[in-house]
Order: sequence, then C-alpha cells, then structure tokens
Amino acid sequence: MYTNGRAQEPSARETVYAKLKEQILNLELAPGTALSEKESSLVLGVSRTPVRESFVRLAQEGLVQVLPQRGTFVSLIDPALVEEARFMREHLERAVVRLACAHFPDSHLHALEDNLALQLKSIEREDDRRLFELDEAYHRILFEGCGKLNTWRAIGQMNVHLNRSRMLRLVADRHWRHLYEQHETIFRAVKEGDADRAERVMQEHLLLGVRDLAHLMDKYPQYFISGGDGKP
Amino acid sequence: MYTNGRAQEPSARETVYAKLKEQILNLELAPGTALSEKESSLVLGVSRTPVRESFVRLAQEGLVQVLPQRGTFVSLIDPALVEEARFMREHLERAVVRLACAHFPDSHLHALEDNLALQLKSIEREDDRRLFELDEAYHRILFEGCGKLNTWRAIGQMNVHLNRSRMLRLVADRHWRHLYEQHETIFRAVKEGDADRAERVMQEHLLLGVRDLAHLMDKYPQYFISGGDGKP
DNA sequence: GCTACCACACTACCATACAAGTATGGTAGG
DNA sequence: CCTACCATACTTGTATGGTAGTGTGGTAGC
Repeated sequence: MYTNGRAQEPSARETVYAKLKEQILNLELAPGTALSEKESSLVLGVSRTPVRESFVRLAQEGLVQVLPQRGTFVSLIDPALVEEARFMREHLERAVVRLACAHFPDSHLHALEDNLALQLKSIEREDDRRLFELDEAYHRILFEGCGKLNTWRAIGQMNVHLNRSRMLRLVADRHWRHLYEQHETIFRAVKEGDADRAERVMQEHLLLGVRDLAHLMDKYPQYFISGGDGKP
Repeated sequence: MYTNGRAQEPSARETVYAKLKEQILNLELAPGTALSEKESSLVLGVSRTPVRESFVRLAQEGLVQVLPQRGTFVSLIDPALVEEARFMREHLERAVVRLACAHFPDSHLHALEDNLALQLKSIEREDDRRLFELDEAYHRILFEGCGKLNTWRAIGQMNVHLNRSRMLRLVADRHWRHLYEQHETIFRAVKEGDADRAERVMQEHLLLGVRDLAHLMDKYPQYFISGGDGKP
C-alpha cells in the first residue's frame, strides 16, 4: 500500500530550490548577482546535481538566467513583467471578489478575519516581512474560498516579479495602514455581498503595488532591465 | 563580446523537453502512461541527465508526476484545472480584446488576417493539427498586439491542460466552422473597435473549449482524475 | 489453499568525472 | 604604449556509477 504518511523529509533538490527562491524574493540575492552551481553546492553542502536541477526550475520561472558556459545570474527585474503581473491580478481578482460576494464559505470568511487580526499585530510590531506573508495569504484565501486555488498558483509565477518590486518598495516606503484598510474594506464588502464595492477597492488595492515603480527604477537602476537587452 | 549569433544548436535537454512535451500534448503519450529516465534516455539516444532535467521541468508544469523511488507518470487530466484555465482565459482575453478594440497595431491586424486565411485552408484540408496551431497563434497575436505577450505565456502553463482536453475532443467532434466564424467575428470587431461585441463573442468562444467535458470524462474515464486522489 | 516472508528487478536520487565553451590576465612582438 | 595571442581558471552540459526506497513474484511454512 501507499506510504501516505507525507512525513518524509524533503529532498535535497526541494530544500535547495526553496532556499534559493526565498533568497531571491527577499532580495538577499540581488538582481544581477552571479551564481554558480559549484559555489552553491559548496555553500549548501550538496552536490552539483540538486543545485543544477533547482537552477532549471528557477530559470523556468524567470528568476534566474542561465547562459551556457558563461554563468547563471539572478534575473534583473523586468518592468513589463511587473506591469503585466498587475494586469493579470487586476482582472482575475476583480472576477474572484465578485464570485466571493455571491458565495463565500464561512470557514474562509473566518480565515480572512483571523488574517486581518494578525495583520494588525504585524503592523504594531512593524514586522514588514510578516505583513508581506499575511498579505499573500489573504489573497490566497480569497481564491481558495472561490474554488480557484489553481488560478492563484498560476498567478504566482508572474507574481514573484511583482513581489520583488514590492519588496524593494517596502524598504523605503511605509503604506501599511492604507493596505490594511483596503483589506478590511474588501472583507466587509464580501461579507455583505457588495460586489461593485469589492471590485472597485480591489482594483485600487492592486494599483498600490506598482505605484512609484518609475521612482524605484530611478533609485535602483542596477536592479532593472534597462534598454533593449536585459542581460547583465 | 557576445556571440549573439543565436545560431547554436539546441541543447540535448531542450530537444528532449520539447519532444516529450509535444508527445504529451498530442496524447501520443496518454495520461497515466509510465515513463522512466532510463527508458526515455535509451529511446532518445542521450544520457539520463537531460531526460531527468526535462522531467523536472515537465513536473513543474504539471504535465508529469514524479513519485520518488516509484516512477514518473504522465499526469491525468484534472477537470478542475481545465475549468480554471478557461476561467483565466475568459477574464484575461475579454480584457485584452477590449484593449485591442481601443488600439491595435496594423502589423498585427494584418497578421490576424493572414492567420484567418490559413485557418480556412486548414479546414478545407481537414488538417486539424494545423488548425489547432493556428488557433493558438491567433490568440497569441491578440495578446502580442496589446503588449501582453508575457500574460499569454503565463496563461500557457494552465492552457496545456485545457488543450489536452480540447485535443481529446478534436478526435471525435468537428466544430471547425463555428470556431472559424468566431475568430472572424472577433477580428472584425477589433478592426471596427466594437469592444462590447468583441468581448461577448470571445466569452462564447472560450466556452466552446470546455463544452462536453463531462461527456469526454465519460468516454475516456482512464484519462481523468477520478475521486479524491488522482494518482494512478 | 492461504498467508507471511524474502530475493530481485525496478525506480528516482545524488555524487562524481569528463567534455566543451568562455572570460581573463599575462606576455611576446610590434 | 598598444595589440594579438595563448595558457589557465573558470563556467555549464553531459555521462555514468552507486545508493536507497518500492513493487512484485515466487516460495517456505502453516
């Protein structure tokens, strides 16, 4: 029979992949940074094989760029990708909140409520990393409650690029209150079934993520794709 | 300087990946089929490494399922994934045709026109594979003309699941004329800037892809995920 | 006849060795 | 001083061997 315990330790490839991805999204590995199979394998204490396979996965997500016989680099942030990620989220999340206003399970409504409470706590503690995670979880719950979890996962691939620019913005700007208030407003709209209001606030909410993108590109030009090319 | 020739032969990994993906999408490798690094490496005349790395990529796209120490299998078609792919396309393509009606480059308008002509030819020849490709290209041109090519690529990952079910449908049903007429109508609406009409037809058009899904699940139950599980 | 066990064939996972292309710094020649 | 060349130290790409977990068929014991 199956060993459905699900308790097996994760593979080396999985841990390496998760570690690298986290560091890239955190900007600990800044855009443009040179990686190397060998170096990463030494640092992480595994052989080149799982590192290499992680590079393959990250390359497919557009987070790294592999240039044969030359090197592997953390991708620069592509403003077009950021804008299109916003575009996708705008249209899909507007559709999803409308669904949510028509029908949303109580369990997930409570999950949203709990999530909002934790967001407040994180703001008090000024824990921006944690707030970032809660923000992601909040939107995920919305999709999950509408039976559209796979859609959220598909967005995820584009979303990582949007998130890198949002992370860049977090370090300077503080717009936490506004973000929380929008989440709270959307929650109430869903609860009351006010689809028009929910959709409108969601659209504004997602615009917040790309505001001042030009400003960021000015401040951190080395992190962005510049002209026609884009390779370091 | 860069060797920007772009004329280098593709790597073994790339060719293996493309080959396997094509066969899976064509249903030549039917859902549920058992694969193996060793066997594929023998068939394709390469070592296990590029095959393995292709499996990693395909697994990330959800086209194969790797069970450690047990085997690798072509994924069964998940109806939920098919429906959500349609959901994504519905909302994103509606938004895109609206953009197209507001502004669309002449070059891409001509590309659509040429594409439609080729579609007619394919229908005359009853070349369904070719028509399928042209259908994909048609929608791609729409996104490209609106500067949303990355969005189309992001859809692609979900779209492969939708396409497998569409491919399954093609073998029995013939709805070519209807499909063409909708493409043609959308084209004219874009040309005339009639956004409401374009959006409406696009929505109907995408519903066509999942019609009779239940019927297909009845006819080919072994290709679909059945109950709570989904593993072969 | 039925059950428990065990050897074996098979899988994917990981480590390692070799191959081939690329960037770079030093050096010889002008 | 400047340029062309070349050895060398990198890089990723590919092949292969060993390891550990898994399914299966046969067999011994009841």
